[in-house]
Amino acid sequence: MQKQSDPLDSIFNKALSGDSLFTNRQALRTDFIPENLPYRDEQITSIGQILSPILQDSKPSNLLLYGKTGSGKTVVAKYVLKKFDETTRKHSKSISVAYSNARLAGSEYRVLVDLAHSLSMEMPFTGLPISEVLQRIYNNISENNLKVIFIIDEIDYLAKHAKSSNDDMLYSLTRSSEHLKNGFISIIGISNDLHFKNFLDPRVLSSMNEEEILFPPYTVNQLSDILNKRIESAFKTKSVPSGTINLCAALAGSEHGDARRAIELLRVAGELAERSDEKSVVEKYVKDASQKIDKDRIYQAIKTLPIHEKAVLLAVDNNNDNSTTGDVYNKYQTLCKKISLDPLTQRRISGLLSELDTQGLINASIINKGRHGRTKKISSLVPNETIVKVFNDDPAANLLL
DNA sequence: CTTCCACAGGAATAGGGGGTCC
DNA sequence: GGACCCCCTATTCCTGTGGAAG
Repeated sequence: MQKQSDPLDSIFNKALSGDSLFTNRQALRTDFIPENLPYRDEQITSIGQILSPILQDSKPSNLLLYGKTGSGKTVVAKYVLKKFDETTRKHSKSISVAYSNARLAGSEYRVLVDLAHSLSMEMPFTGLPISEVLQRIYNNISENNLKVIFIIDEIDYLAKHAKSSNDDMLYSLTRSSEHLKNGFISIIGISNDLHFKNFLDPRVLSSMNEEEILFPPYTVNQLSDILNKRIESAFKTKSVPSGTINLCAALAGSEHGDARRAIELLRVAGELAERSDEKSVVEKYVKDASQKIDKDRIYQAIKTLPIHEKAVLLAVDNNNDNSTTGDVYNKYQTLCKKISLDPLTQRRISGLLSELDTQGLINASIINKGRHGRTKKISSLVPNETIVKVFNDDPAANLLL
């Protein structure tokens, strides 16, 4: 019992002695809100102006924020609301800020549950009619005269997955004032998808879109500046060479100036450097970090897949890169037979293939082969060794190999 | 130019998980 | 307990379709 801790001792000692490259890891977390946000003054001012009626206790316009991932939408929104919260507190008023990510929440219902929880209401995680949840929230707001700002992140997800457009939750929320005697609820919608307006119910759009603000992607130079600011608070001085910073910025900027990605690269690179007892985060670790992030993401994604989807993924991997839905389905069926699992129907597999495609684990594009029909051209995006590794760690999937 | 394949993907339905309220 | 409701998976049935073969 006593001896077991030996290999851990050095790790613990290192952590305790404060002999770390980091001075404040928090500053590199995705939910960290820094004291100032470079290159977003314009957006901050606009949002501030649009929301300023809060200070006179009246309802601000609804607001839509557009921009690609990592362009600062979420952090700017949270930052501004934090400032408002501080100010209103000073004048012994208060606002309630609720946040929900529609994609992570997964459904309208759970977005509303997030909202309810932010208002410290009890709410079962499933079971109630949506109208009932809305009614309870409205009652709470009315009774306590609450001023609520509700941030709905990745709101495009709701628009695209709307099934019954008749009792639309967004529709109701945007007209909440009709149900409220006191208080109000304003919505800040955040979307990565610049075209998502096309999917949105026009009635909702007209009331959602009272104001909109565009977030352009950061340039590589801007990313470097942002990283520098973060490094000041996150790392010991002089532990991150400028080459490393530029490489992070360049990698993250190559697509569309994704600050989240840049910061994540830096964090992981720092952790890798620290683990190898390095005194500074040299460039090499950025490349390692880039690979590690991808690998971890894929590993995690595959690991959490249900058994049928694992089988489908393996079927894709076993076939060659130009297989069709039919090919994959045949292979899948033989795999199922191997472990005596009841195969699902082809219709279902077609759907699962689309899911794997959106997860980025496979590539499934629709092609037409004329007389030979219309199908998906399917190829795996995961290296075979990764699949094997995950499956070996999973006693149920193991048998498929 | 027309045909016709091999599916895509929507709709209706069911069932099993969860819940509320009366 | 019964009448509702939501969510997810999965099935069955269905209509739609781009473009190479003919």
